[in-house]
Amino acid sequence: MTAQRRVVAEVLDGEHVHLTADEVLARATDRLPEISRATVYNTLGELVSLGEVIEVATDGRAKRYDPNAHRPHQHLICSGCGAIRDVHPGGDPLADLPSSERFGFAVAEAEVTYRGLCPGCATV
Amino acid sequence: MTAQRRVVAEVLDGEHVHLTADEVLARATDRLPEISRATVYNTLGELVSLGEVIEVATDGRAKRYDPNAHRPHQHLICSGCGAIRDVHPGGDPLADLPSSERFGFAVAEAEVTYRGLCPGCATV
DNA sequence: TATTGACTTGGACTTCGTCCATCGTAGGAT
DNA sequence: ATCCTACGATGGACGAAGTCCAAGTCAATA
Repeated sequence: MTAQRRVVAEVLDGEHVHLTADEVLARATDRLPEISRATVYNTLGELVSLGEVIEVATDGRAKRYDPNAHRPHQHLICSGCGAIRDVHPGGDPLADLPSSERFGFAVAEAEVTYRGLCPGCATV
Repeated sequence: MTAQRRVVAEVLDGEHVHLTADEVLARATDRLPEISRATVYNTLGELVSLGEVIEVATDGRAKRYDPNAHRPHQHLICSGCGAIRDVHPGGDPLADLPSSERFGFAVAEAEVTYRGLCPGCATV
């Protein structure tokens, strides 16, 4: 556990945190100016491998990193401003996929992305 | 409707077709050697705007283009080889999100990605 | 002290996509 | 038939996001 890794882990802390790698780098640089981009990517990759952080690919642009890995949840994204909230739907999305639609796959998880306008964007 | 656009539209035809822009370019080049990358991107963008094709961002790498836009469906992706199948779950995923979890958003759609191992990858 | 190994660094490189100035061409106007 | 015009196509430059690699740093161990 080096100073660099600690800073990356600290930056990724809290609820509804969904930072891009560049944002993580920017905030880490505030605390530890000499940290490098490669180290941020390395550390994020390790955190993802360890299951401490979830990678969220919402739009084909930069991936986002979500530290809320221990409580299963899905994401609600504003189509206007891109804001992301963690949400907890009722029911198991996996149960909705009948075996006739599984094509022999061993289906392990279901990832749901809800999209819509947030209160701020809806009124504009 | 130019020859270039027709070729792009023809390449994107069929069930379970999920090509990247580069793959579309490669197949279009087979039929019309002088077609350019920019034209492929322009045409794909128009098809998406028209609602004829759906953009699928599965992994933060290249986007894929799915011509099966008129029948609502979700995607099942093999964690091993990346193969993609269109699937039709029962039930409406939107219904699983209680209003207490909507945070005032006007939720418009739910996109579900199932992940698991396909029969080929499971046996290896 | 010298060695070792793990971690970090910066920069080059790749991939994916967008932008822009220029060119070609089809259809209408003369 | 010829010229004009406007839209679409072209290709190359550019930019964002991410990966890779050789070299440097540092701490623990022998």
